[in-house]
Amino acid sequence: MTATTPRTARGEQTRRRILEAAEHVFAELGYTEASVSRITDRAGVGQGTFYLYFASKLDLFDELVEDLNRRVRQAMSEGSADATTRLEAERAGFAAFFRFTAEHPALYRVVREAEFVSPDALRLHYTRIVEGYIAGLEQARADGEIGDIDPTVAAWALMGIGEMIGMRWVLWGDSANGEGGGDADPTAAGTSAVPEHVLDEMMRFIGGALGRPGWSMNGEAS
Amino acid sequence: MTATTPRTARGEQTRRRILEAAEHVFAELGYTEASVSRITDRAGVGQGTFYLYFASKLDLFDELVEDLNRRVRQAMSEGSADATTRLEAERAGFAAFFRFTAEHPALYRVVREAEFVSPDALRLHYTRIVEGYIAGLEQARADGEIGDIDPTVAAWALMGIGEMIGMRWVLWGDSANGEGGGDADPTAAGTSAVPEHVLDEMMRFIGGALGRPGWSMNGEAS
Amino acid sequence: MTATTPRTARGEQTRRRILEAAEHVFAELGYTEASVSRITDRAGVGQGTFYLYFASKLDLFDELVEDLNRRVRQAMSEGSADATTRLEAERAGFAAFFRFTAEHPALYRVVREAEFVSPDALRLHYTRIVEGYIAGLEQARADGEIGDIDPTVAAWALMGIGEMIGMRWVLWGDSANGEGGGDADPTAAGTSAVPEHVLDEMMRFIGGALGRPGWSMNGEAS
Amino acid sequence: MTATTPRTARGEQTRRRILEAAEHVFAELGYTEASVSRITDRAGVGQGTFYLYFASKLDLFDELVEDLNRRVRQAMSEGSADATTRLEAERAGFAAFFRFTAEHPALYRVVREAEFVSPDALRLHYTRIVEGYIAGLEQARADGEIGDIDPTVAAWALMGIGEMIGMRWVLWGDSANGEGGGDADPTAAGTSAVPEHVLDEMMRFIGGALGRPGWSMNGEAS
DNA sequence: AATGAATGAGAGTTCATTCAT
DNA sequence: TATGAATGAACTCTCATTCAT
Repeated sequence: MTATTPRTARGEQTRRRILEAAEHVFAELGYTEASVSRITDRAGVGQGTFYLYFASKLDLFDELVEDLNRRVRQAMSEGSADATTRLEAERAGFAAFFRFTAEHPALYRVVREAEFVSPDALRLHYTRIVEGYIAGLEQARADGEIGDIDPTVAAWALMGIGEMIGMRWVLWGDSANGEGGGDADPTAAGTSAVPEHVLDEMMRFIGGALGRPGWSMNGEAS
Repeated sequence: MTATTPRTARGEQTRRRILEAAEHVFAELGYTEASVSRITDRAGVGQGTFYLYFASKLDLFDELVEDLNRRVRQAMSEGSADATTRLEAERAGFAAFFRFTAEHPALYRVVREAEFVSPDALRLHYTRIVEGYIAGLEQARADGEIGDIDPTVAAWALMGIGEMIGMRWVLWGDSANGEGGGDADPTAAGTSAVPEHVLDEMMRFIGGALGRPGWSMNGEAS
Repeated sequence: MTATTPRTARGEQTRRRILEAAEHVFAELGYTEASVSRITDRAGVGQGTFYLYFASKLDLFDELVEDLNRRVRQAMSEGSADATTRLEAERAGFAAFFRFTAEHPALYRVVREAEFVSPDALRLHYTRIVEGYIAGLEQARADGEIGDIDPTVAAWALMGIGEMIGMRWVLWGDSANGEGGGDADPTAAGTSAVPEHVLDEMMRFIGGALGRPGWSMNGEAS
Repeated sequence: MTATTPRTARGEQTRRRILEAAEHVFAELGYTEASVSRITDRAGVGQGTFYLYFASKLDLFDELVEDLNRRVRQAMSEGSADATTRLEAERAGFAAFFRFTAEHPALYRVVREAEFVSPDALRLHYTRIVEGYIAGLEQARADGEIGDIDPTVAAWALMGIGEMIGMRWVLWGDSANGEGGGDADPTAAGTSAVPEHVLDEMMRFIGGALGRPGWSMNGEAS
């Protein structure tokens, strides 16, 4: 009935254990199939303990989405911090996103199911990421780095590309077709978790879309 | 376990009634929250009747995804039948897709949840649509209509764009932000169910991505 | 609502088909697990047809027990018809009983479950067989063939021996232990469906019980 | 699926209450007709509580058979502990068995239905009892107390006799025919729960079968 | 702070039986 | 005579949540 914020270090630790267990269980089973008892089992705490820190299963869900959202955005901005061009930044950001996806499949799976569980959490999640894109695109446009596109539409399009390519090549893996050539450890820092040539092609696609003449297809100069 | 194919016209009609009710209930509540009894209530049949025609709730789900997939692909190919260029075809196809989404929100909502319900159905759904894109792109490339892009990566990117734009502007609607300017009846034939300028911008994005100089950004002539 | 007696030859045939199917399905699954639809499926008739000939599933059960009871008693009396002594008759009767059990496992399985389904049918079944034993024992006692035993108690004891030995060696088979030596075809006429030495030992047991000096154990004459 | 062993005294008590209620409900209705809700109603606990301690209705069944089997064997061996001859032991054992049957009719009814519910439990039940008989018979034969019979066959025969006599005179009671003469309280210690003369006749039968001349029929002295 | 015990609402599914054709 | 369609009651089982300790 009353989820409290932990008052002691021990309590804080217990709370974190539950949150971590939840990430794994949700990633494995999805929100619906994941039961509170499974989460507490994995966390190694009693079932009643759960309600000491979370008001409900849904509350936990919202917190988890919030948490993952914060972390994926941080990973993306850290990943693209050293980039000098917009396209470089985009590439680095996507690579970080794919790496995060590989490490935290819960992000995908939980978010995809979220529409029926917590629509607001879902919208907030996407919107926040898109806002980052928009800011970057507006800056790039002001700098004359990209063409005269609508940043909002482009941002949602980029979001969609990232989600679908991520689903196809990170979650499903190469086993889904005969492409082969997957990197050995998709979570290793500096790699992208999707085959290099897929990332290449994806960036050519995006480069053309964003209107950098140097990236357009037929070789004619701008 | 004892699902049979209807042997009489009456049976066939009942089966269709259930399928239609299911589409609505799934669209409203998602797979998990939708209960068999809710579906049969809406269909106006007894609960036991359900199991005359479907082996399980999951079986119904698979049939529904299959059905919607067939229909959305047909709508897309019919929508783009009269196009003379690849870009025209792409635009018409997306417009048809958005229209279908507006008319059948179940497609979206059910598919997004499918990952935990019936992963195979999910993959098959996306893969089939993507295959259509790939075929079109390969043809366009052979005809010199588009640049030298990887059709597979591009197809998945296009799929992602359509899904995300559709979610943002068709499912969420304009209420999601202050853009305004929504068409009166998003399902009316000939309209696209997303604001016209969003479709325009989206096609500029895609045109650039696919590498037609005439569509590239910086104002240089084709 | 109204089970009718068949009026045509075709109807009679349908009825028999259902009864035969029921015997097999009951033998395989028992009364509770056997469903009417499974029986009609096996019989190759529609589900509604069932109620043309049987008032209910329970009615069918009673008829089947009655039918099997009639047949097993006939098999036993036919089997022992040529016997010249009571013990010979007993042995031949048991052999026939075991053979019938091997051919019609439904007898056992259905009867064992009958206590909760149709107690009267169960009692009638056992009582009728026991009555046969009693009559034979009384005759034998009058003829001085056996000792001065209580025919009723002895008859129930014999019934129990037959049932348990049948269950152990006919239904469970030799696989239940390492005895081996099972006859090749337990249903072949003239064989007993239980290993010969088991029948031998069983008859030695019964012979002693019934008090025929020649059959008693320690070899001392009467 | 999540059945646990109680960790507190309160839990242990609840578990026992369910087990006891189950014995009564099973005895009254048999396995199939007995529903979990009827059992929990009788136990005075919620339906969900059942699954705290038993994985399924079948699991409970197996535990109950196991429990009854252990107790009936203990009753039999306690009952025959003071016997000085094999026949005395046999008689005391049967009397204990009948008494147990009168007190715990569930044993019979549940076991008879078990063939379709839990065949392994059924076999185990009979086999364990039979093993006790075999051990006793082998000892008696070694001691020269009984004739040269096959202990295995004899043991199963004895099992059958006990089961059938018990069914006829304990479960059905004297009402089944006009014999009369039933003991006042069939569960009173020291009585046998079947009419004395039935036990007498049954033991004469068995005595003859096992081959002690003193027990054979025709009146010759031992 | 922590937890095992307890619960009842609700889920999916089966099935004997009735009925219109 | 024959049948497929239809049904609703009843079943077993799950689970988020509350509570006493």
